[in-house]
Amino acid sequence: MRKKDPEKQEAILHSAVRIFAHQGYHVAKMSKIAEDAGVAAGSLYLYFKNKESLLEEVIDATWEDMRRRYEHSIQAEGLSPAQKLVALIDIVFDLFMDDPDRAIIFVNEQHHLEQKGIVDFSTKKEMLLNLGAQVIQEGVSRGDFDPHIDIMIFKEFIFGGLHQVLNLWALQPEQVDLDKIRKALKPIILNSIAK
Amino acid sequence: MRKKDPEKQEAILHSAVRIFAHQGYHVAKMSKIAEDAGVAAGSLYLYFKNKESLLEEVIDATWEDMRRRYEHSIQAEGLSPAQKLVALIDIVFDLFMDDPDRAIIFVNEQHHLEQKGIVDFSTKKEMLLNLGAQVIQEGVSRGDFDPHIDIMIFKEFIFGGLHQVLNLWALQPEQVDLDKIRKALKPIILNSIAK
DNA sequence: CGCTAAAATGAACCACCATTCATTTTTCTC
DNA sequence: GAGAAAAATGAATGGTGGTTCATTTTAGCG
Repeated sequence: MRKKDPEKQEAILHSAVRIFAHQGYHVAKMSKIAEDAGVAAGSLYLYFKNKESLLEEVIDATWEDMRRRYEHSIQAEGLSPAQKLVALIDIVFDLFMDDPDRAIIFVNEQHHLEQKGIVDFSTKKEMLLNLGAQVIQEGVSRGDFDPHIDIMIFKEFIFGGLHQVLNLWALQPEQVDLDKIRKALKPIILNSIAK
Repeated sequence: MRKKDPEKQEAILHSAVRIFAHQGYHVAKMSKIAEDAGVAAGSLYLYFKNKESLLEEVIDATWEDMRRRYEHSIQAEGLSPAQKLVALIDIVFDLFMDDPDRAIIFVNEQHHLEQKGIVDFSTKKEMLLNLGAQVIQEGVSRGDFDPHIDIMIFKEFIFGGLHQVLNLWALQPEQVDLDKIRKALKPIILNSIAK
């Protein structure tokens, strides 16, 4: 009577993360993931239902990670809206810093699951974006931020900008120090919303 | 002795644009493109070498369009750096306004060709981004823009932000007026770089 | 009007890849 | 140590979809 090997499951996930991040979901081959993990192709299906489940596992875990980071950072007392905005930015940077491959998959590949109607991340996304909206609204109320700002557009714009810059960095993380980028972007973002 | 029908070629391109934009390159099926264009699947290969050539045709045409728009707008005399920056933003907005599907393909799908080493758009991208860099450098020199700005990071950030917002708009163009978004974004961008 | 050559067709072909499964190996329990 | 059951294997299977091609149709030319 054998038991599944947790280390083997981790190896498969680790290989999947690397290959999904570098090649994209569609181009990534199950046979390559198996090879990279050092298991037979058939073994993948002992630990994961199918290719999509593999991707879902990675993304769900990152949503959970994201949620925990938010809880720890934004709830801190005594922060001004600008400091909260900076804290939100730091969450995204830290996500990329800690695991660039997972972060890349998180921002680039989850639409594959959504497109097939397998999962619906909109609730999670809404919650996350609402948090950002609250911060901006608070800043506007206190007179720290420009009251004419369109919060919806601003959120998407900042998200897209961070996405683009961090994506480029993740492709060649050794080229530019992430903290340098972080320092360069914070004033740009704070300026853009300043009153 | 028959001749190829230019209208048929346009129909195929038109269908390809719509389907590539809405489903993405990988998920898009040649059989669906043929069906949508009202031709047999085999006919596609009379007008285009293969699936990749179809995509390349769309993107090349959009690069050409982009180049022409740049020539017409940025070369205008008497513009301040801020006005030039605004003109660059307008080019991107106009591209999406005029043909959302083509614009979406242009920003989302060209990495498929690059990934396979079929084409190299880096020269074109460099030229485009250098133009933006020149505008920012001019603004810094004149004291209009923040001298501490990291031009490279700023460019990517703005591109990514515009990309994200315009992508969302293109998915549901009837939901929000594009000019409203344009008006909302311009001050955000100009503020972000202001001295 | 006849002939030629190219367009057009759409099923067949072929390659690819996710997933399955018959068989072997291994581990856990008694 | 034997037996049972699950892991593990990796080639086979089946499905998908890009591309080809044998045949038919059509249009352009003389």
